Amino acid sequence: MEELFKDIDEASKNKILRELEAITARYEKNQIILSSVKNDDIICLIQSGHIQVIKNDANGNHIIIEDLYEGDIFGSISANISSNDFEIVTKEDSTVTIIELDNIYAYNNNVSLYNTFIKNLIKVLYKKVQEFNNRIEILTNKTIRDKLLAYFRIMTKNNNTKTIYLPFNYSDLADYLAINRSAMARELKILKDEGLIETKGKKIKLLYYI
Amino acid sequence: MEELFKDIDEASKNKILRELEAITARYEKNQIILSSVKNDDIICLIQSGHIQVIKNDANGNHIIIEDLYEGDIFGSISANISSNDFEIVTKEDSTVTIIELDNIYAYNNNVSLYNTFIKNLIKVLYKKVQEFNNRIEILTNKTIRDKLLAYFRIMTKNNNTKTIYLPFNYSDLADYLAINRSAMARELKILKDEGLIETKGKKIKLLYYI
DNA sequence: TTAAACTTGTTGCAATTGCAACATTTCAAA
DNA sequence: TTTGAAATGTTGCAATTGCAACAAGTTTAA
Repeated sequence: MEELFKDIDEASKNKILRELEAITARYEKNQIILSSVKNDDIICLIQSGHIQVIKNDANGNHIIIEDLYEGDIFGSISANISSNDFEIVTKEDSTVTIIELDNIYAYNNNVSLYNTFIKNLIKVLYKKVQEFNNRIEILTNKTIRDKLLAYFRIMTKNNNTKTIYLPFNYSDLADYLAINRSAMARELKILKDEGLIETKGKKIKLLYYI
Repeated sequence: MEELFKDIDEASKNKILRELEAITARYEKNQIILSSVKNDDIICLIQSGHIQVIKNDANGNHIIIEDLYEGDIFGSISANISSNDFEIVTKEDSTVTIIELDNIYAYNNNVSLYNTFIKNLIKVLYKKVQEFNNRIEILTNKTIRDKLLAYFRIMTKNNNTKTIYLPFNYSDLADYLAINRSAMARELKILKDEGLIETKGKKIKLLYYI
């Protein structure tokens, strides 16, 4: 689950975090934690909970930039764009560990433990790039239909199944795809009427060849 | 410029690339090089030239996913989405070095040279995540106007200037923002008429407070 | 249990955008 | 320098989407 400390036992993990001067904080549900996140280059690791990075724009749009769970990371990444209101919000009680990148760079202890950590970090960052790439692939579609189909495709790509369990509700899905909720509902109805999908709550079954 | 080998001299760079079994290839201008890129986890480093990652969809849309120059990296990242036509195209004669991530992970030579390389890699990946985040920030805007303004904001964020030199032509800019070219031209005209911007070729001057 | 809050479904209408077509300008190769 | 190709500008029209408003269903907390 927690890829950043894969193959590292609990004691060693704590040792590394101590040596990197990592700070761990707990936040209650529905708290805005942006203020805690400094503007330096940092990596925030979610030890537990559920967190969203949100963009609120001048038109009242509420966009989900990232939807994050245990083991996921986020950074100063999302917090440095001043003109829009970015928020990092806990959706559940959450624990976050903040590591400054400079401390990682400065670390010059060549133990194999550290090597494991650093390789894990590369894997995590690489995975993040891939996820963002998927996100871009979805968002670059021009129509709502194509955004939905791209989202379905990516959600089923890894697991070899034609059934998707939405990780959030339909309102949030619209925010995630950066489209209007009711326009999305309209398009989902069309997809159902055409026999391309079936839905039951947050379960979506694809009836077409993928 | 080339951050992946920052603080590493030419001889050491070649040594690392040899030990990682990296493959370097040259491509002429306007060549599609996707076929060369295997589906494994790889990092492709652009040693020289200009390369674009392109998505062509069923509706004939031509989207620029990434616009890359010397020192930039790309990966298997963009090549593993089967339903759409992804292309990696050289816009100029280019040299690309391909490194397999597994070879990086397997490397267990704890020399300081390798540590420098691995830390550079983390920086490069972190920067890539930030760039993709900017991209997502632009694409999640609903209107063409807001996409343009977000693009302008990000283009001026680092350099403290109100003048932007477009890195590509207006047709490509539309492809990059995933919007229709003529609709974009229409909106740019409105921005000009409102006195918010001035353009002269690929130079755009912002006349509003940023 | 009940009421309030939130989520989902639906629809008409207005605003935005995509698309196509064509004119004009700029660029690049012969 | 010439000429064809590519890029840019412009516009009407159709399609898509956003928005608002409201009904119906579901969840949450008192």
